[in-house]
Amino acid sequence: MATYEYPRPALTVDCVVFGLDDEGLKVLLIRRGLAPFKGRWALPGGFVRVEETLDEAALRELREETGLKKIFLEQLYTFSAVKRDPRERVISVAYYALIKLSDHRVQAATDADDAAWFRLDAVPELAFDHAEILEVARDRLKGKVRYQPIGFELLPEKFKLSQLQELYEQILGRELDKRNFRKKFLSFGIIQELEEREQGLPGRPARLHRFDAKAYRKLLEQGFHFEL
Amino acid sequence: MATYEYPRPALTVDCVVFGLDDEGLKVLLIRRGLAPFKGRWALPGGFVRVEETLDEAALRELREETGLKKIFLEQLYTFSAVKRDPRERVISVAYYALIKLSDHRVQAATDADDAAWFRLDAVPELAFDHAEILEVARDRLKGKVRYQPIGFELLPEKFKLSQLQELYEQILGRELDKRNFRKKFLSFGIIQELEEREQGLPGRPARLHRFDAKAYRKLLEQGFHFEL
DNA sequence: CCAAAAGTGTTTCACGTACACCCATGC
DNA sequence: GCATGGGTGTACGTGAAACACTTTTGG
Repeated sequence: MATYEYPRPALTVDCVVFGLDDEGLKVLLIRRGLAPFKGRWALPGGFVRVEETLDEAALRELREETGLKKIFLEQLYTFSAVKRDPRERVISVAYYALIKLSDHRVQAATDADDAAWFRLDAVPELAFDHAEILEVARDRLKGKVRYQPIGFELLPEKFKLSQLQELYEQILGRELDKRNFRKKFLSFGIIQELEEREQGLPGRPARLHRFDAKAYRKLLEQGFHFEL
Repeated sequence: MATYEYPRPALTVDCVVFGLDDEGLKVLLIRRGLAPFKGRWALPGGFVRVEETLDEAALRELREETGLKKIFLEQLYTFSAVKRDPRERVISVAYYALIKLSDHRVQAATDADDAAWFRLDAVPELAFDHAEILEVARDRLKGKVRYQPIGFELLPEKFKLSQLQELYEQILGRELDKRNFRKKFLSFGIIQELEEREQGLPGRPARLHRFDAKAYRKLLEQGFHFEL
């Protein structure tokens, strides 16, 4: 392993950002302002700088291209097909992120013409191999949500149990039984019931809840295992 | 995203290779022949070439450094701490691999002085951040073995159920009940009972079994979900 | 009083878990 | 015949899944 004089692949990060609103689960895309794939929708991302970690690069790109910050972000997979970028050899480390759409206003920026949210069942054709990356991210989210309570990253701080259930149904792609869902989730003791109720909507007002991160951490230390 | 003229991080792959013999679960290490960390044990790995995928790079390095080929190999995680290599900025994509120690004879080669297997509870101090990588690999293996039948990658083609059970005990780090283990595993219908028995050992001769990959694939298509 | 969503218990069944003895072989 | 590992069945309890009606509010 002598000094490295071979040509080096370039290295990028790409981010699959999931958000939730009343229309369902969505993914954030930007419209490319430059070739290749100019005008095509793509995942936000860009080149990794030599003095930053991959996590830092992913956060920086997200900030630059969409204005987002302080979000749940996790490494997904590294994609390395030789022809995935038509210009030159580019290897990309993909991240996926979950954000509270309620807290964030997304703006287009820098080298993106535009940024927008797309329902997962209405994603346009994407640049590069981004369709594949998105697919892997969906699978990962689906797998992860079953054994880690990450759904809260997508919901507002205070939420109705029916919102939480709908979120799980969206991610898992199937319906869940209301009574069993409530019973099970409440039994974990990681969400607080608030006195507050949601007003102004049709139907009986719902009690609001809040994720109790402190209780969750405490349970984890005791070897608690979240599942479904 | 204009042309990329910034300095590029270098890119390597590192492989955590697990093997099993009668002493237990082991990991393959090489002794470094060059600085930095000359003489220290490390994971096999090396720089990625511009015309190969990461998977190809990992397989190539393994072949070059240890003579191994045709093994189960899967991407683990990409490590990117800025100072993880003292020479310059190096980002490393880690892979983990499972091999049938019974089928393979490992030889040292090229820029490795030496290659050797170490029990997981007797791993020496490692170069770079390889201790961390190994730790992540162990966790991944532990998680994966519970919902995918990958243990067969470590066993000889024909094996005794007691061998399979010992393997699971090693990976999971706890004892399992013999009757429950056999009952459960056999109920999946993914291992064939052979007529053949193992001779020449003390005790009653054990019936040999073989993993039935065909049956497993068929079950998968029907939505079968392996667990524990 | 009607529409809309929230909230609430019980029964059933499958599966995980705990547990102890006999069997076949080599020496 | 004894030491060694192989092989087998049952009982119990927990937890998942199925299932329907009452309650509270706004219009």
